[in-house]
Amino acid sequence: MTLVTAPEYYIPDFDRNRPKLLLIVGPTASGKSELAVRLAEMFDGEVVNADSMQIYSEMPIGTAAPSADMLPRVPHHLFSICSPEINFTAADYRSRAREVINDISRRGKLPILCGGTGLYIRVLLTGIAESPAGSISIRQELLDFVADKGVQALHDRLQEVDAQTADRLHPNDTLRVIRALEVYEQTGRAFSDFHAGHQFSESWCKAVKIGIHPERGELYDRINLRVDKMMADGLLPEVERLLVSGYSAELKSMRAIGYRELCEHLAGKLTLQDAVELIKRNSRRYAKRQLTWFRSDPEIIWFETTSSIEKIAPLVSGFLLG
RNA sequence: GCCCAGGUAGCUCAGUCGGUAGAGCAGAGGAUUGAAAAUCCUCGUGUCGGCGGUUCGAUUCCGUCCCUGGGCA
Repeated sequence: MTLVTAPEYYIPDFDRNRPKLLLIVGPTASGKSELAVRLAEMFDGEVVNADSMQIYSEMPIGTAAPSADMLPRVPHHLFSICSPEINFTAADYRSRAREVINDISRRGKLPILCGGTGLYIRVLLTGIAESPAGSISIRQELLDFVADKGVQALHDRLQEVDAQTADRLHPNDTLRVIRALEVYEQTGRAFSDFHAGHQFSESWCKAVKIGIHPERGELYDRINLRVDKMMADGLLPEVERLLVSGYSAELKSMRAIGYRELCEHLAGKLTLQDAVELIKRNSRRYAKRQLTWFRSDPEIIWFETTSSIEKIAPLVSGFLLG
């Protein structure tokens, strides 16, 4: 049994058995949410969000949050828990989700983790290096530096203090270069140092991982249709309401697909029709990135569509008994 | 029916003064450790509309046919 060393992440292991959980992943619009609810009904489970944007409140349409008729069917956790102005992070998610999952387990229910944010899931299941949280002021200083001197100069700065990370990162990957530098500036230690002792090696729960993988053409049809449905359901008024409430288009939450493009439309930079086409395209690309992420996890058992619940259910039964 | 302009990658087009062609977009693959719906990297063979002719060699020049726009009747 692995002991978790970071005190703030330590969660008592009540019965000396690791909690069992069911993980459902897949690209956007693959039908994960409905599958999760059906499995929760079947196995006395509770759904836990694993999506970085469904965390936020006041954005139900564009984030494709579980619908009003799905929510009462089984308990849902970590949906709509955070104001759009908050910068919720992977580490925040990790601590919140571990609490929730432990609580569900303790009550004898099956936690069913459902979502498409690969990093959040990885960090939840296997931990995160103990590097410090981001600093807004340092980030701003580094962003100003990039605007002034360019990405290569920023990368050169990292090369001097942490060659290992610099070699790994492309100079254009500004966000990651900034992250590595902000860790160094706060601690005097290289980002790669923090990673060296970590390696995603924790294992505090026992998960069966199910992936939904529709055929590509079908997936893209589903995405395009869902974007049209979001527009019909009032995505544009939702975005307007958020802006009127004072949430800036610069916020992380507002840069999510759907919100970003409609903010540009409302700023007069895009026609509505072009904005909708962009939302579809960006969603397709996002789905492709999600598939790339999940494909690299050999533990995921893949199923073609949600109609294969007859095949998934026996797998879950076996997992719970075994 | 006549005149003009076009027909080249899934789309929009460039180009070859004759030596079988390349951009943008779309698309594909990959990375991912506190911004992750973010951010970043890599990937371009297609009867150059069809058929003939000239030529060592035609997507390029010539002829003809077909198609698409625009104009004239």
